[in-house]
Amino acid sequence: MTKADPHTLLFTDLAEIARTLGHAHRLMLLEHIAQGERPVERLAELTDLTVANTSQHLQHLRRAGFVETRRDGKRVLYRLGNGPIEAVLTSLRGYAEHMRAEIRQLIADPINADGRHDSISRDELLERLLTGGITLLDVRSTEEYAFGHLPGALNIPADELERRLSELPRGREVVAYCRGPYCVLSTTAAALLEAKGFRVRRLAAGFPDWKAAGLTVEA
Amino acid sequence: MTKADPHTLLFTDLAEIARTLGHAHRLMLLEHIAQGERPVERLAELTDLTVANTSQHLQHLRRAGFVETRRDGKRVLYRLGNGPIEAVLTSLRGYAEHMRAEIRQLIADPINADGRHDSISRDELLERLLTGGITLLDVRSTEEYAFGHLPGALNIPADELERRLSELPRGREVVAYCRGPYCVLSTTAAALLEAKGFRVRRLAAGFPDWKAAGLTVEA
DNA sequence: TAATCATTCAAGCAAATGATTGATTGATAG
DNA sequence: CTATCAATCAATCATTTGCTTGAATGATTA
Repeated sequence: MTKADPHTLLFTDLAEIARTLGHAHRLMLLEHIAQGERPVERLAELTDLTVANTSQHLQHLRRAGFVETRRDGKRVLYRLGNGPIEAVLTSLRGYAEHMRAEIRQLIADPINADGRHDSISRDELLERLLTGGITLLDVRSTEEYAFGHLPGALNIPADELERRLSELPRGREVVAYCRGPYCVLSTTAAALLEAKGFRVRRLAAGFPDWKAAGLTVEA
Repeated sequence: MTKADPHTLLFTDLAEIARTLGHAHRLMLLEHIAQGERPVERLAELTDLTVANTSQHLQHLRRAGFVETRRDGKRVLYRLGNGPIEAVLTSLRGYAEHMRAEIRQLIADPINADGRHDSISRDELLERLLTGGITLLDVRSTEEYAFGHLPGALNIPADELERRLSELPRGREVVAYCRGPYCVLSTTAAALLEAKGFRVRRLAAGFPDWKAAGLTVEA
């Protein structure tokens, strides 16, 4: 019953590699290890897992060649393997990013219509940030904001915007942004602000684009 | 108990994508779909799965965005999604290739010693192939050979070599190759041939390198 | 409208996977 | 040599996954 077909075997290998990356805990461990060599116990506390569980995931990763070990006294230090791991992770992240955009587009498209609110380009925003006179508004969740945001941005999640309008200075143009080109949050926010008499534009590209362009991000 | 941490969520998404690719059957289906639109039933027979099982895997792939569907009469045609799928698969294949090379190195190294048999470079081999006078010998399995080999190569798997020696023309230099730089097959083959009075060299790099260099490959 | 065909759904089962616990191994320090 | 500490192993259990079977859906054709 064993398939000797080399074509099938290739797929089995490929699948095993993919499955190794198919668990959030292992991906988290990989990311920490990518920062530098770490002992098991440290990785366990970084990922909030038990030591035994961590050890098992690490061995799974090692079987697939994603990590390597060396002993240092009584500790075992894990480091990244030397294969083209980054390429795999990057392509995965790229794919995930694409999917998020697609989903957002599906949700946002009907609402988004076409350009009901003026948008502002990244370059123009940069210029306006320097010359001043605008309020930069991040309408994503507090969690997302905490994870990184545009410099000087004020954070009011879209669903809290109406009751927190007083926090926005009057008389200044507002530039709202959220997750990306098709994120619906900044659109609804812009509609609300306009109704309340603000002058408002949206940063079309959103946060990921800003970050990808290598511009500064505040934590 | 739900983790709202966006960092964790990102990893969960990534893991789900990876896990979708973590099954040989789904990878096989993807490959067939990559050739062009196909109805479920055709995919089922191509992959030798039941229709229901195929349908389930396809829906898994669709949830992850790897494939899309359209109806044509009573059939449902599956086609590739429009995300950067090829990038993901290519990086995976690249990683798998790297791992195979590493494993081979581990197995072969002790046997391989250092250059017990003369090796021949890719460029020199190319020249010799044109001027003639050598027998190019592929000592990998018949399956691997069938999947692609160097132009004009004769295929005698290493373990059949001894009893099929008569197939090799006498008086010509033999160049043996197998899977890669550390593949043990061509080393043992060279040892045998030398003992039998042949002049023999090994192609150090092996088949994958040849292919990677963009040189012609026969099916 | 009924009959047929391709696909999907739903239930059930076997196998694989992930997490926990407690025992075991390997290495240092007293 | 014993005590201690980090990591791994081994056994167990709950959950998830993959596959099969038979019924339900959606679209065509008679």
